[in-house]
Order: sequence, then structure tokens, then C-alpha cells
Amino acid sequence: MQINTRATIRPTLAVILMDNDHTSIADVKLPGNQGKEVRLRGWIYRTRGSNRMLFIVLRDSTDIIQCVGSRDDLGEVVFDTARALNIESSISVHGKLNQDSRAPGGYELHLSAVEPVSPAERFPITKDQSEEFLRDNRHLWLRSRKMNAVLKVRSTVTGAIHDFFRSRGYYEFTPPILTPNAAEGGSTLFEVKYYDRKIYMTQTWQLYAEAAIFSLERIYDVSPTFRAEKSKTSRHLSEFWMAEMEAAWMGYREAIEVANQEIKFIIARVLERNRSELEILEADASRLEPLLSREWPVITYTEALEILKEKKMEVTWGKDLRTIEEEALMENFDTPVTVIQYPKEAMAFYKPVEENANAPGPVAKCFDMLAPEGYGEIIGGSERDTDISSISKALEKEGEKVENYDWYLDLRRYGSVQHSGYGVGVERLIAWICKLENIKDAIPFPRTLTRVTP
RNA sequence: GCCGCAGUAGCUUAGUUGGCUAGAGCGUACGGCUGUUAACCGUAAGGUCGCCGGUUCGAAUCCGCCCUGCGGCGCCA
Repeated sequence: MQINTRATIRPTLAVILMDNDHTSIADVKLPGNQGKEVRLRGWIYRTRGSNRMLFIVLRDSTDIIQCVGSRDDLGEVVFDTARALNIESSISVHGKLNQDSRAPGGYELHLSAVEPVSPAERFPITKDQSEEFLRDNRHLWLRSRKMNAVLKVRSTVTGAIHDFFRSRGYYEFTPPILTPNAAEGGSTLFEVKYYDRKIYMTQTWQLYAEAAIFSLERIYDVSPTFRAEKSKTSRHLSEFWMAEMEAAWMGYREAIEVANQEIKFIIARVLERNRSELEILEADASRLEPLLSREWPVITYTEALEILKEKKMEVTWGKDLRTIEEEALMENFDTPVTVIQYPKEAMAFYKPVEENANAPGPVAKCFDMLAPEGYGEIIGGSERDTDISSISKALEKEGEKVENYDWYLDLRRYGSVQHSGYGVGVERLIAWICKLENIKDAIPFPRTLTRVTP
């Protein structure tokens, strides 16, 4: 019998459809399949039942469906075998699809056959688990509806980043992961034994990106980043992914425009492809929909301080904004906000001074994008200083050896041009979109100050 | 680096003016139930109360040290 399927963007589904015998659960639930005989395969998500009736909630990568069997329909042996199967046993089933209001999701399969593929031992994850226990068992928790949904959104997000930049003429450029020295303050780098000497895990692609724009002009990447900051918060990871861009002939104002378009593009793509995942995650899509048609504010650091002053939070001009201040600031907004022109003093060596600013002191051509709902900084970016003497001065002030940056300064010696770039914290973006309480759930296997397993 | 919270069965936990054999739910095993919604009913197994030391007639409970984890700050994406 012919089963209705649909052309789909989900790659997992395409693989499943290559099998002539089995149908995916998502496809079987499409309209017009009621009353048809189908074969499904997957893993047992829940079981319930009595001596005569058996309920198996089956899951595959696409969805879940309730399967019902009776002792009469299945026969003594099959019924008792099926009844004894543990959660997460892999099985293949055959049956007739019906709509039934009693079934979760409205559909259920009336079983005529249940074939165990590989029975599972007792699954360690049951009702009532702590976040900590689930992270200890992340290799198994990946099967949960929550992690399944997050991972699908994550795939959409990174895919959207590639599509966004490639469709605008950017090249993907991959930086080295192992680097000889720091880009911003050496204390936060992981050391690696490299033959007979020490090198470091990268914490940004930026210096290498600045070299590459003189060849490719506009580039982007999505790659891992390592920070040995001893941060123990729900917003920090030791290993995380950054989606960065770097563009020649571009000022920071234009980079902000690109950043706004990029985030809107990603959100639009998630809304287009991951409605049901957002529902599973209880991350209301109506939080995100209105953002697409609105203009996202850009304010200066100095203006931010004025807003904070109205909230009776006095910040001395020149100090970087702290988490509490960012949170207080964002109470005034329900879209992402970009804060520009932070004090030059508080900024990294490569951020140039903005001469045309109306501010009490020197400010940099830089910006941070803050997400609403308390998710904090998701983007940091700036124009890059092209003046060798001011870079050298700033490096010395940070306690860096200028000679370590010799090749970086070379980039200013051979046909330097104005250029800018920024980096998106991929997990922070995903955490916001999926409304996650902890960034550790935005990545499959989180690495933190205390966790390296599984 | 600083501050706070926590550690009792496989999991989630109750248990302080210190006091009988440390309770419960889930899960597991066995039995029962024709439609369940992380079902329900019955029976059973399962605990060095994080470690070490101290106070006491008596410590899961009070004190000290340590270990482990979580979160907040700082720093950042």
C-alpha cells in the first residue's frame, strides 16, 4: 500500500524514506494515512498496559506515536514478549493507523506485530531527575524530546548562518584551532602540550580572519572556541561555538547592520522550520515573531548610562557594563539592543577610537548586541584598528609583547584597509531562541570548569 | 579569585529544641487489572545519611576540617 509522504527539508527523513519497508512517524501522521497498514521502527519511549492491553509510545527521530496492542490481536507469545520490553528497546512494529482522541497526539497504531530489534537493559533515566543527573547521562539524555528539539534547532541555526553569509558573497574561512599566543589576555587560554613546547587552544579567529580578508574580502566561520575563564554560571561554557564574520572595506556601523540582518535571518529560519520543536521546548514562537518586522535599537554606552541612572544605578563613565547593569538596561527593551562606543580604556587593543563621538572620554568603534529576556550578550564586535603605533601602545598597556604580534602588524604594513567583524555566541543565541534556563543544554556535550564527561 | 546553597536507596526526596528498627514516591522483581496518558492496586528487595575527626549516655541532626557539585559576582560570546 502506498503511504503519503512529503518532500521535506529534514535530512534524517530522507534517509528513512529510502527504506521501502519502514515509514517515519512524522510521515505516517500526515493527513490521508488513516486506516493504512504501516511498518514503523524506533525506540520505546513509554510503556503502559494491563494483562490484556499494551500501550507502547514509540519514538524515532521525527516524532512519537502511541501503539496499542491486545493479547487477542498479537497472540500470547508476542504480547508477553512485547509487554516485557524495557524503555529504549529498539523495535520494529506493524499495524493499522487510526485517529483516536484517546491517544497523545491524536493518532495511534493498532499493532498486528511487534519485533524486538535489540531489547534494552533498565534505562537509567526515569521520572524525577535532577539537571545534574541528566548531564551525567547526557549520552542517553540526547534521546529525550527536549534534547532532540534543541539539537534540531541548533542544526537550523548553524545551517542558517552558512546560508546567510554564502548568499551574500562571503566565503567560509577556517582558522587554526591551535595558536601560539593570545588574542586578548593570556590568562583565559587552555594550554596544550605541542611536541616539546606549549601552545594554546584558540579563543577567537579574529587575528587570522584579519589576515584572510586581504585575500577573500568577506569571510565567515562557525567554529569552536575555548576559554579557560573560571566562570560558573548558566551563561558560560569552556568550549563553545562562535559564528564570526570579518569584512574588508567595512566600518563598524555597517557590521551592526549585517549582524541585525543575520540574527533576524536565523530567527526567521527557525520559525519556518522548527515550530513543533519550539512548542516542545515551551519557547513560545510569539516571543520571536514580532521581532522580525521591527527595528532593533542601537544606543551608545553613554546613553546606556543615562538609562541606568534613571533606574538609580550609577555607573562611573569608563567602566565596562556588568551583568546586573546589562540586565537592568534590557528591562527597557523587548528586542535585541546594540550598545556602541564603549570607553576605549576598557576595550581590547585592536578596537580603534571613534573620533566623532559625543562622549565624556575616548570611545571605541565597537558594539555588543544584548538579547532580551535576560540572555545577555550574544554578539561582540568592532572595527579593527589599522594604526600600528596606537595598536602597539595598547598592547604594551595590556602587558603584551608587541613582537608576538609582528605578523598581525604586517597586515597594516601592506595595503591596509578599513575592516570590521563580530562574533555570535552560538549557544547563547540558541539558549535564547529555545528559552533554555542553562546554556549547557544548548550544546550536546557541555564542557565547563568542572565537567568534561560524558 | 570572592560570596551563597547543597550532598540521605539506582533516581527525586522527607526527616533540627539531638532520642525507638531513617520514612515516602518513581524505578526494579513478582502478582493483579480490556483504553492507558511519565496509569492504577498489592507484595518484596534496595541505605557505610559525602569523608575524617570532635561534643554527647546517644548524631542524618550540633561543632571543626576536607571532598564533590550547583548557582551568583568578576570576566566574557
